[in-house]
Amino acid sequence: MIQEMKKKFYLEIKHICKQSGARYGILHTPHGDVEVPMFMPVGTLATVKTLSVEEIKAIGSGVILSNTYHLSIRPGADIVQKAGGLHKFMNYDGPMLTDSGGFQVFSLAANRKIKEEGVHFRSHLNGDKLFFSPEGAIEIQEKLGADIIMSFDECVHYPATYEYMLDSVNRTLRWAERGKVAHKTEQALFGIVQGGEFAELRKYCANKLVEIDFDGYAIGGTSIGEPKDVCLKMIDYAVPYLPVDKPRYLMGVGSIDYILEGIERGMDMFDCVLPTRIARHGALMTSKGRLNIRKAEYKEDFTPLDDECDCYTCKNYTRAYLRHLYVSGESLGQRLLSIHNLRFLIKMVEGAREAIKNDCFLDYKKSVIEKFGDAKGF
RNA sequence: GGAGGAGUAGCGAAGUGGCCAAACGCAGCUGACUGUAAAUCAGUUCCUUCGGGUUCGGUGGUUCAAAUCCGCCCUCCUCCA
Repeated sequence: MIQEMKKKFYLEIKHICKQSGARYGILHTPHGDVEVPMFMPVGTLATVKTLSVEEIKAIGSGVILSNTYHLSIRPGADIVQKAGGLHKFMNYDGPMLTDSGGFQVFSLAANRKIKEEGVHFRSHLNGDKLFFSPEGAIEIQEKLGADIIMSFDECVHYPATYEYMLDSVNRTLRWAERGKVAHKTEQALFGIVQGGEFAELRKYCANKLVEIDFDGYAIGGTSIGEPKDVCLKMIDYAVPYLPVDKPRYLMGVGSIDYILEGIERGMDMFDCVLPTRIARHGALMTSKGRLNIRKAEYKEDFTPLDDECDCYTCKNYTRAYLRHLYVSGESLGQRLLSIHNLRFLIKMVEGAREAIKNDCFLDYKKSVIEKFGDAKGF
């Protein structure tokens, strides 16, 4: 029976790129099958900021994220549950993933205390005392009802000492075990590999998580300000110990080059706020590099953002109009720019999948990066 | 023709003897943003060989010192005729 239920969620590897070793596959979920590698837009508060569900779907996204910490504070997990779960609450019928709140241990570090039993937070909204335990994070995520839920971990600040990281990894492992024991539903549960830049800790953490046995494995503690080579090492140190037949998720990675590096290293899933956040700040990813729509040079530029892009924005609007909307503070501007950046990244990953199928991923990676130029940031 | 008011950096607008190369806002420009406390944040916008040099409608004064005080001129606004 349990086998039967688990079958709703599994990864089917279809092809391994002969040139690179990158994987192409189908991730089967209760809300549909999606291809990997994939980029997953982040919708922290049960909304990918500024976008309607129709727009999210039109972009071609596979899975979208939401967040345990934030939703549990507002509107509250019970309300989402009463609504019939996240999918119904936000009217999205595609696969979803909720992060456990482990990232908030990092991003809201000023307002929290880490203990063995869990993490005590002060609400960033009103100062309320909050407590997140590994069991509690699972329980909340079960109420939210995403297809994939995450172990509660500590996303450790970079750089950290070996001693701190060792303690933290052991705690994260105990939390992973506790979360696994508490987990009651058929939602897929992923473990998160921590260990910072230390090879033996990444290996240790990965091996222990695999012993506990999860439905998928994430690499965490990445994209938090470490140099690029360190991030790549973090992946390299963990991947060899992850099972081939389970999905691998590189957390928080969303720049073009990092995604491609991750795919090359055998990662399947990526998420990041970068495309949506920078879009709201007027920065666009285009096939020719980074573009800042604020610039006066676009005032009378009646061409699309990116003439190689097939997104709704590029098909229908000009730079001059988008600049006008952005500069005027019109919300449509943020929306159209978010649509573009997400579509750009998702299309970039679509191209990666095709390249993997054709055993030429390394060529693809090289051509994308060369075309994008070495515009800083991505 | 008479009475009153106003002219400050690209624009708006503070400042009304020294701490003023001149607040602040806008506009412009440049960065940043990576499991979202983010429609946010940081820097920058007279010239410069970085020592300094030239600014506050124009001009001439007063003063150790003027965007700030005084004379004249120019321009604009309001009201009266």
